[in-house]
Amino acid sequence: MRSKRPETNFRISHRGLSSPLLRFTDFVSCPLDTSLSGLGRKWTLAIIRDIGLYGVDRFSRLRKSIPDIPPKVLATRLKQLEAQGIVRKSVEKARPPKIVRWSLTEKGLDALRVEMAVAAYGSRWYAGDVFEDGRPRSMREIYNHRGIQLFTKIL
Amino acid sequence: MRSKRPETNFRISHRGLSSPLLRFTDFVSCPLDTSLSGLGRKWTLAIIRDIGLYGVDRFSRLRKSIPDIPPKVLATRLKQLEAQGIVRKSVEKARPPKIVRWSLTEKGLDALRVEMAVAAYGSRWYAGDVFEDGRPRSMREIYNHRGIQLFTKIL
DNA sequence: CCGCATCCGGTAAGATACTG
DNA sequence: CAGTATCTTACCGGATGCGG
Repeated sequence: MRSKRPETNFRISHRGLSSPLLRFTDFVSCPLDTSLSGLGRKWTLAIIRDIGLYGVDRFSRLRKSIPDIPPKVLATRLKQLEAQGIVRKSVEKARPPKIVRWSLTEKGLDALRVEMAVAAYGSRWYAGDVFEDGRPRSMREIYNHRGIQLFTKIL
Repeated sequence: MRSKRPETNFRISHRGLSSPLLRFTDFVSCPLDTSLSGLGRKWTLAIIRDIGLYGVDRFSRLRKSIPDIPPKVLATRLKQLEAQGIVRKSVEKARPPKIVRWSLTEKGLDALRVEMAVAAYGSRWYAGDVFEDGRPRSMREIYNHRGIQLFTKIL
């Protein structure tokens, strides 16, 4: 999308903040945009979540776990994610019905950290929809120790 | 999108991991999906980034900082983000050319944390496109102390 | 000029049926 | 079971217009 920064240049200009938020200002292209080109299309994060977090590894199971996705879109996304090295498939030739299993690569597992940040945002700002009691929750309340570990490895 | 979990139920089923990643299994709806309904549309994260991180506060400046966005889409997104309480606008009536300034609300600033996770992913896996020397970088290398603080408040 | 609104063509997504 | 094929629809992208 965008490779040049605006002239205003890496500063928070409101609420009194004025120190630069980013240490490296010499991005060739924005790392947000590059990520979004791989993860930003519709249904992509839901697919990675269901494979990686819930262990849904079959095409037909994914259709059930993501009820509104059209099979064409699911097939397209899986192909794109495979090409990106985010998911990998293993085919088991059982004559008529061939069994295909999908799993996450290391890069795909890493994308789960992004998803946890997105989900944490939802738990804070859409608690009314997310939780039965409607109370916002922090990540520490949602994820157990292993989840927190996975997440903090971002740093 | 999806409000029911699949029967496989919150377990990582590959690479030997078997402990549940999520502590709360009683989501009414998935916090990832709720977040994506607000942040998932095209250009949304770029707009929030340029307002919040770069201080771009005018319609025309946003058009320059996000060169490929059509003005219609920008206007639509700003309206949607305002309705969600993520951005807010202040109109300054300077007769003929009315000046509209956009800024982030608290909810919008919180969305920057999500973006930092997305950008960190990009810095790890698309370093060849992002950095001149092509070397992947961790968040600690990209963000300064204030950025890290902002980010770790997720926990 | 600035902040949009309108129109219009293209492409991606949705619905359904079907096949190896 | 794991996807294609086909068709329709919704959204995006690009150009242009227009009132302050």
